[in-house]
Amino acid sequence: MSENLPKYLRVKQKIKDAIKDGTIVDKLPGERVLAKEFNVAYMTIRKALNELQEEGILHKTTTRGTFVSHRKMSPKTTNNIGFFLDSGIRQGISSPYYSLVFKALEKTVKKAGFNLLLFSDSEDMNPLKKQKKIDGVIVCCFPRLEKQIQEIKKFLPIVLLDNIASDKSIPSVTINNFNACSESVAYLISLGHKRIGFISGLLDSDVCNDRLNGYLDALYQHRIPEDDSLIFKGDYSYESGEKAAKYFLAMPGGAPTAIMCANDSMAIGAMKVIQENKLNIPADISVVGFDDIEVSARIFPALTTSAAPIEEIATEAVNMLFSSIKGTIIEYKHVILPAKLVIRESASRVKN
Amino acid sequence: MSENLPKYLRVKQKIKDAIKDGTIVDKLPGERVLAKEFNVAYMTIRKALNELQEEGILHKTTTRGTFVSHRKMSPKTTNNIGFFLDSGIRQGISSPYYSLVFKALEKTVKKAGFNLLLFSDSEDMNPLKKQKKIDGVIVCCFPRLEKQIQEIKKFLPIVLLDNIASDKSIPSVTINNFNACSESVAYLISLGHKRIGFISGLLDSDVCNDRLNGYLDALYQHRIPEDDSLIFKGDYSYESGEKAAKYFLAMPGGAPTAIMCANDSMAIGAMKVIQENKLNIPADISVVGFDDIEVSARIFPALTTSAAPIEEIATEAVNMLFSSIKGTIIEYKHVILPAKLVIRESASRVKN
DNA sequence: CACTCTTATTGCTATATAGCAATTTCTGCC
DNA sequence: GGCAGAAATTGCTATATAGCAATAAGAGTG
Repeated sequence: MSENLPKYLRVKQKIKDAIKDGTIVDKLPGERVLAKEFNVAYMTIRKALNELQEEGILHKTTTRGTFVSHRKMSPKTTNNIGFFLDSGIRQGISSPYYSLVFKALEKTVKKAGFNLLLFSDSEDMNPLKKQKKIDGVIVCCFPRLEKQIQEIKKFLPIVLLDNIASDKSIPSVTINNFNACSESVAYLISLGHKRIGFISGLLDSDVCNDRLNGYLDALYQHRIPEDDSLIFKGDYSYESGEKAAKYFLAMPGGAPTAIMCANDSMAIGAMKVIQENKLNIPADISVVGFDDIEVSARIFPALTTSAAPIEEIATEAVNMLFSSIKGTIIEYKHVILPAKLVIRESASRVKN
Repeated sequence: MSENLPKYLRVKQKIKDAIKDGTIVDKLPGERVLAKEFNVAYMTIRKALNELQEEGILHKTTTRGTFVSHRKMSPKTTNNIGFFLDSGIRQGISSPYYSLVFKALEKTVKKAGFNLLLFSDSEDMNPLKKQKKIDGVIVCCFPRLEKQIQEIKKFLPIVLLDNIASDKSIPSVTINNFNACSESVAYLISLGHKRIGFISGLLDSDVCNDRLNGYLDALYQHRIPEDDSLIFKGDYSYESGEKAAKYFLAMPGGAPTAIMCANDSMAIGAMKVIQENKLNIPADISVVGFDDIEVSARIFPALTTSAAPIEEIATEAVNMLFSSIKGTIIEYKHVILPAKLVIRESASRVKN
């Protein structure tokens, strides 16, 4: 339980808590006394107190002591919220999915009188460090930035989107990728499909692995043997969807009768290749996507896909972030929302 | 000489000076080395360095070292730029076109050490008024907000995108919609098309009217009589593209052999309907779009469309805004960039 | 030449301690 | 009670030192 947090930060939190629950009201004991009380070195307690002073929670006067700053609204809030999007994410903020997320976040945040700031054009999270212009940040990134998240978390309220950090103390909002994918594949199976291809994303995140595992789970549930040659490793791009389709169409044993795609972009790419080969969707091959991006309903044939409840995701994430900003402890809170299968025209009963 | 200043402050000043006169350029020696050099304790030099870091003069990275932060920003700036997107614009920031613009703007702005703030979720520009959090704003809106722009302009640097205000003193960056559309239609004519339908956007902005006029101009240039029944008033949405296609396909005189669309979304909507009617694109009907949104190259068949030079637009707009922020007068400057016709698969020679 | 293992460097945390200057509090005297 | 002087308290500066985690650089190794 003794977290890996530096001591002074833990002390700092304890003092914050003590102020909140009224244990400390006005004047704090002297630094030397506090050090004894918390059983840390003098310089350690000083570091904690100094940071609290920086934050405007305490104020100190030499020879008089340290006091709680009783100001209602801390004038420190910038009323800005940051949105950090991993630069490794395809197309960045112009990605059809994340632009929807961004839009929903802005809407939610605006309701509370806040503005939304975008951080998507950097390799790391350094721009967030020492950032005095935001009160908190919603982060969408790959596990590779996890260490940086830990750091940011120390001084900036943070909520994760889509991926869950292995440090489970950071609050997060995700969708149930496993269930959604499993459901989609089960749907295909219910249409009589047995040879079902899967186009995965980059397998470097929970999101991707969950979707793959959902696919595998559905096969397992219906006693369809797993076949590695039916799994194509994509990278979420249209191109990889095209590549995957070419691969499937060229399979010696014949193409699968259905293809499950880990996102809509790859589904669209795959559909293009299938159609270019004069095959009919869904009559010859069924295609199912994931994300329900705007265009999916508009192409021919309209794509059957899983829709994430983006508005809900945004609402949850923003609420959690605001709680965190207000100081309410919401560590360890993880919201998992269900995605919903939207049945359109791109999947149908298998030809016999 | 031994001033009464604390040692760490004197050290701090010395470091500042060293940076100013070029003795220190980029990387500083390690903290332990510096301590020796200045003949103070390790913790003392650390205190000096930390304060300099707080002030944004230095930045430190564990295992890499301490570095001078090279940027000379006037301290008055917030280093934030706003992007106002008229809430009347379809899909807002998740619109495939504007999300590309936004992405390009962020990239450009980041290079200058600025952040980008989104204002898209409001009916008017009130959120911009009294806004102390941005140094300038790039605005994308319909003429209906022109009066508000005048007001904002009084206290905030502003650059218009896409639309030109009738008050020509406000700097703007646009593309040559007239030429681009004229060129596209000329291209269709060169493929032998004579009955060319046009799906317009909402005719309440210059952008739209220019595109329509470009279409008409090409017809005129090639002595093809104008036919009002071939002009369908859309609203930039997929749905209106679908409606338009249904309208064209049901025309008593037969459908046009080609359709020019004022944007890609309507083109995609139209294509869907055409394909649902078992017609072939481009063999039966050619379709040309406008914008070159991401998905246009990925659908089947890949859409022939006009691409706006989005990176250039962003660069121009941001540069102009920065000039304006710095006080350089750039009123009356209007940059008009050419769009480029991207020929793909959705248009071909007319059937005879 | 590529790869692995080791070593060195770096900033960060933490502890212990000492003296300073300013102020408050206590003490004793009248 | 009033007041001067001593003592205690307070936060601040400064030093010295030790170990940590992460990374970069170097040294071997195949």
